[in-house]
Amino acid sequence: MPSNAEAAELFRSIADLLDVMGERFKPEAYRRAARSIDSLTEDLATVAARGELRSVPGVGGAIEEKVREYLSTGRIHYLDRLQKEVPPGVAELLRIPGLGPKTARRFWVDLGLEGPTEVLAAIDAGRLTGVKGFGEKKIAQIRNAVEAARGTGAATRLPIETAFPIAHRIVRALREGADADRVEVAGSFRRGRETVGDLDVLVTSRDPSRAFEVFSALPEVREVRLRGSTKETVVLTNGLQVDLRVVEPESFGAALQYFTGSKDHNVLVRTLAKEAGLRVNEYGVYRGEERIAGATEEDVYAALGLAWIPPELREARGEMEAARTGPLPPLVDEPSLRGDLHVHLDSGADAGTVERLLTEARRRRYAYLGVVAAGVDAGGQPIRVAESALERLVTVSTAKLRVYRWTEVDPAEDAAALLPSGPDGFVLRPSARHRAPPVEARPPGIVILVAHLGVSDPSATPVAREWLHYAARRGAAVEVGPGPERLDSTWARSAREQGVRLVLPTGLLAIQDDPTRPVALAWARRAGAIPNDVVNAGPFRAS
DNA sequence: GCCGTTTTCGGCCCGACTGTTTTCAGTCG
Repeated sequence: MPSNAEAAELFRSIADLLDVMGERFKPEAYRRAARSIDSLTEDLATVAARGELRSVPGVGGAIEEKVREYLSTGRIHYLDRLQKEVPPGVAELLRIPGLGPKTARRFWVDLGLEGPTEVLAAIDAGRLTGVKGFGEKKIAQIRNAVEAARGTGAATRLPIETAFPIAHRIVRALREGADADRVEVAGSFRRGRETVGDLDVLVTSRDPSRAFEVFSALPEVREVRLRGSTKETVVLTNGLQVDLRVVEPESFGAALQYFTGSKDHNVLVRTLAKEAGLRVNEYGVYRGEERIAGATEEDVYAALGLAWIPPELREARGEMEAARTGPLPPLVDEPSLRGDLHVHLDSGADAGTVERLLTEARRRRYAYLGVVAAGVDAGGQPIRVAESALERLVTVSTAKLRVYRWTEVDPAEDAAALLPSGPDGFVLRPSARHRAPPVEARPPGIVILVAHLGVSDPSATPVAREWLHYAARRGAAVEVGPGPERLDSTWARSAREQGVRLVLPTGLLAIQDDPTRPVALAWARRAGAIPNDVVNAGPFRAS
């Protein structure tokens, strides 16, 4: 069965092969189309059926045709042809860090080396020694890279929730130890993408060498890969690459804008600047030699006639056009969260747990809590609830902090449980077993959240789509956030497009550096959600 | 191969770092 992910992968393969063939601009065109296809919220087949493939950014006539061919036959002839011309090992060379298309092509065309194994053999045989462009260091570097790539395979991206505590430890260390005034993690981390390939850390510091020292000395650092006067690259023990850049305060906004990306967004920014006779780089916005902006991101965007664009929206999906006409609608943010509607008090919860929960809820000025007080878990077993903790929580329910009781149900197993019997609402826990939601089971006037909707397994996708439709018809909300059982930003965007409201977990009982709340917020923001789109970002009343 | 509120043709972001170079090419982000 065709999938968007597979189509994108095929176009990336085409791009790699064209790279090796020495094409200049086509590879980037295919990659851009692949990125667009990856971020679609609909199936390509659906878009194709409406005849709207050309409206996907980066898809023109030639790629549209290839998409149609893929959808009807599962293959792309053009790719088959390229694969016959380029040996598979040559494309493999491209994926080795430090080896690019030029080197891969030289190995293949000039030296007849058709893959990593042959390259290693050639190095061992001394065949590269004395070849123009290959000095001693370069050869050693290639050998190391090829050998390292053998063990690990393709570079993997880390889930943002895994990178989150690491990023925060780095930021703290730099703030405290390096005399750094401003410290920000830019890149896809700042855009709140689901996964990050590396971390880009920007600092301003009166003492750059001190910043590099502190950075290199972090306990997680496995090796320092390169160090210049403004930039240092290290690799952590878990394989994550982290770049630290020291920038001048008057350029901080420009650098932050530049390194936050995305690539496609920045291309649009630079193109717009060019049209206005300006130049943008990581140091600022320039008219001729004169810097007219750079200290803050707001200045940079303003100099181009744009409203500031939240990082989560910088994906070249129409945000530039929106920012031209005025300020963007304020996205949901931390202060707009007014409560948590999906709290679990597991069997270990005690009076201390309740106190921590209440203290944190009051500190954040939350107005309500929805606590799961009964129900069944994914295995159909009754959920174990700490009764005394629950009682304690319900008794402190006041007008200022209202506590609601929820029943969590697996709707297929227990449709009868959906009849009203005291609780204030239901948390649905759809299991992968049902092909369709229980359309008629929802009693009127009862609040429903669709949570625990696992979509990490691609085979669950059709089920999840049905649940979104269900939510759209029934006015239910869906839970967005990190973890295998919540929806990511692409799903959140899909939900919004169908008029489905979101509910965000807030990590009330979380420990330091917990990613739950910030990541859930980032994903809702990537979906363009304003407070009105989020159930727990406003007043709430169970009916 | 894509794209257009200066373009349907002629562009396509731009600077740091590294290594191998007598002034630059390749890679990366």
